Amino acid sequence: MDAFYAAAEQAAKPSLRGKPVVVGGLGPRGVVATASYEARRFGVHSAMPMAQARRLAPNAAYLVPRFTLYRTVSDQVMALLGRLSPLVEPLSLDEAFVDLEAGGVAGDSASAREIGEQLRTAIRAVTGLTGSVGLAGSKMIAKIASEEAKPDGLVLVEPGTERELLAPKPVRILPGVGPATGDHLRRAGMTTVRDLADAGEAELVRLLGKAHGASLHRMALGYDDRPVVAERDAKSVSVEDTFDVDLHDRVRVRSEVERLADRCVRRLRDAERSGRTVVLKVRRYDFSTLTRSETLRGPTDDPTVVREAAARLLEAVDTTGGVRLLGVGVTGLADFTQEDLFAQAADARTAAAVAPGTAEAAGGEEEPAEAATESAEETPGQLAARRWPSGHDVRHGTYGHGWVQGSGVGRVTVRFEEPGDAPGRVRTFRVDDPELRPAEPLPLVKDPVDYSSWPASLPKSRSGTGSSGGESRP
DNA sequence: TCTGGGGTCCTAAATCCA
DNA sequence: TCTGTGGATTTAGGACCC
Repeated sequence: MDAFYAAAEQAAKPSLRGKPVVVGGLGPRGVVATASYEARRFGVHSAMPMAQARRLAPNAAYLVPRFTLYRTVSDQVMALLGRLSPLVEPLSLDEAFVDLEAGGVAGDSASAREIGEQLRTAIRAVTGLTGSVGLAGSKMIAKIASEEAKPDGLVLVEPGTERELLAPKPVRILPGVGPATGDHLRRAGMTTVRDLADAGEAELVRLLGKAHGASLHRMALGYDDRPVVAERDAKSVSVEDTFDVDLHDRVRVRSEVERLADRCVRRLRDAERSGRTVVLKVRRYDFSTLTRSETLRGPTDDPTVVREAAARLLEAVDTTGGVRLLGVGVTGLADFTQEDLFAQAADARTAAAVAPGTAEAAGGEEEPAEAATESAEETPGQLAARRWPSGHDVRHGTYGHGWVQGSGVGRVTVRFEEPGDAPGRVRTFRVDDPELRPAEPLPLVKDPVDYSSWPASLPKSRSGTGSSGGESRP
């Protein structure tokens, strides 16, 4: 999908169409998750600190991510992909590989291109958003093709032409080459994929190590036989919070670790898993990050056990100078939860004691982790922002459906418009206006086309073609 | 006013055990 | 009992991805 989060927000909020939109964390330490193409023209891009984005594009609309909306759209797209093949490998909410050969849906370049265009049409009809398609004989090339295709395009790479396509490109386009490896290679005088291919496997192994070097050399030659794998099981579950202001108080640090442990276990249980290794993550004031882990005798999903393990790990960490981020995770996941009667009994006791304080959990991930600050009190403005988060949907008894444009000093400003409308009007209310209620996001397309019999009759397939539609960082 | 959150995979050192 | 060797496992960190 093209600029997925931002595009979804633009579709949901007609007044933002054609305008720069930036989605990401709005706190003092937020970063950009997605910038619309209009915002990218100002130099805003993913992973950029929000403060920098605001300097570059002060007039853009800044919104927090709404994952339930994006997941709904994502499910629609994945369902369409599922009609093409049983082998669909989602990479994220907005990107997936599809093995068209396994689906028997494309036999040659012409039929692959045809099905790709049909898919793009279907995505647009069902979701109202544009997606891009890359067609090739391997995942690596399909992904590169999809990047070249966007926004709103399709690129097919004919088998046999992979090497010449790759040769002149910068090493950074290869999967697994990030900033560190890119630097490493540049210092060795290699900047293009051709340089890597020419260097030979032995040289790359010497530079980067066995696994990385060998696989990179194969990639540079255009070889990639990684299969499309559907339904990969998660291997770890973790939660983390960056604090608006560094934490200095040890007691506060301990209580935050407990909260995180509870949140982590909640996620673990929702996934019906248990885990054996508890990991504590601490990012200090100077951004230095360390992890400490402890492996238990057996897997657990007991909040008390995880909380206590995390607390023990914390004892061994020096936090003088301040803590910027805390995280708690569990790895070594097992499918079943072992029935430990003592643990269960202890859990029942603590659950009763903990429950009243955890009411906020009802908001789920839709609510951005409440921005934790050192001060316990909230200003009226912060209260308003919590009750009426910027960008969220609302319904007013008289004016209908809209979204929060801003709030503060006892007021909330709402723009009344729905997906598919022309841009709507803005009105301001008191934050306690009885006619104003939070609302669920509306579907981005009012009456979606029925794709339940798509694709129609299809040619029998012989050669395989991987496909990927998605957005990635520049 | 620098730098989120959720993951995956790889490496290397320490430790334990047969 | 002492010593050595070779694995598997644990732990910590780093790179990378979206």
